[in-house]
Amino acid sequence: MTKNLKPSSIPILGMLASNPMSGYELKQKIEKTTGYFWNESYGQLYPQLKYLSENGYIKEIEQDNGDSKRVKKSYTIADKGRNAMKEWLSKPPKDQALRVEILLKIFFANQGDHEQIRQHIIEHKEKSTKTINALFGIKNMINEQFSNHPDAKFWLITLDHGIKTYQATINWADESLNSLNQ
Amino acid sequence: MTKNLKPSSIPILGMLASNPMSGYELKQKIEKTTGYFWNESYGQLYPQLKYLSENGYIKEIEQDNGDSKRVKKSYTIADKGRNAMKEWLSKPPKDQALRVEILLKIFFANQGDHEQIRQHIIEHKEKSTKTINALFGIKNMINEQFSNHPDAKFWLITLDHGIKTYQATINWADESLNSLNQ
DNA sequence: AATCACATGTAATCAGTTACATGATTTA
DNA sequence: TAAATCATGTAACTGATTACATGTGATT
Repeated sequence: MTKNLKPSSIPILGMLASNPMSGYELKQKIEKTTGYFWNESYGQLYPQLKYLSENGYIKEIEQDNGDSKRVKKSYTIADKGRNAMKEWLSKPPKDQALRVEILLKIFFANQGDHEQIRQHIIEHKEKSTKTINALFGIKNMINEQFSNHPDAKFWLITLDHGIKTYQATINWADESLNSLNQ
Repeated sequence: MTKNLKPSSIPILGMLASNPMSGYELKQKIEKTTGYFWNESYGQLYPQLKYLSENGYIKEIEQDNGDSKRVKKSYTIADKGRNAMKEWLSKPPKDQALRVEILLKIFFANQGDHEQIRQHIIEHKEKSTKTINALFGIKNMINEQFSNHPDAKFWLITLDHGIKTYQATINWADESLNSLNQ
């Protein structure tokens, strides 16, 4: 029985499986690849790297830092980490409870100012539009530069989830604003 | 300056504004009305009721429990609570970081068994279908029984968000499964 | 010379879930 | 009379964010 890893260790293992990296590089990588559906803070990242390393899931790479006095530790995945990752992948995702603040505001909208609620919806739509544009940007980039990458198919599927749900949100915002005008 | 309440106190204030209730009743009410986008556990509910009551946001209702030996405390909202609610409603919702486990599994799918990932998507679709059906049920119920309720319009807007995004997820699942067949 | 990006890490705090503990009342 | 539901609450644990602390190296 492998001890259950905490969620934050998954992207670490997943990323290190293809490229050895430092904590700082991991943070950046996670941000720009899974950032629209999963992020990590340094406060989780560094302690987790320590834990994973001490328990044999990953290992620190010996490296020649040359003349540099800057500290930089790179890690790579170990067999135990690869197996833990496989085990995690095989288990069905647990549906974590969501908490959508804007819906709570709308639900109780009658206790406040209607015009302000309209504004919240407008801003929410604007944010969604920006996000969806960013997602289209990434999608194009993958199609242009990484279409042969063995993982490209899966990246596009995750992107498509974002595109479809944000588009649904944009449509919802439009319809809601209409219905509030009546 | 009103001290910032924690998110868990919002549905309490919001619900108590229209009907005095006990903690147990609040839990049920929240579950069946906002449950598809916001929930509370007893471990938050009871301590929060205590806090809100001790700090004047809500007040306990004196009540005649008759012959009953059962403990039951009911609360109603106070002016301070109503104001805190208005203040909260006026502030733009903060976009909390989401973490969608199934997308993380898909993102790293190449490190595991493809057929298992397909299964995760199939199950995810089935869950979404069940949820969307439940949402349609609530929508019909509101239209039939509460169409004159002053809040009905807002309830329907929140429901519609769920319906649209779950439908987007179902479509996404179908397309993803197709693309994985190639 | 200042600012930005690189780089690692910890401490304080926060917000939440789950399991536990207890007992009353109703229903099958 | 057993089980389900009503009812309140706490303790232990978990997982995360934010702010802090520190320093190097590159760029403007």
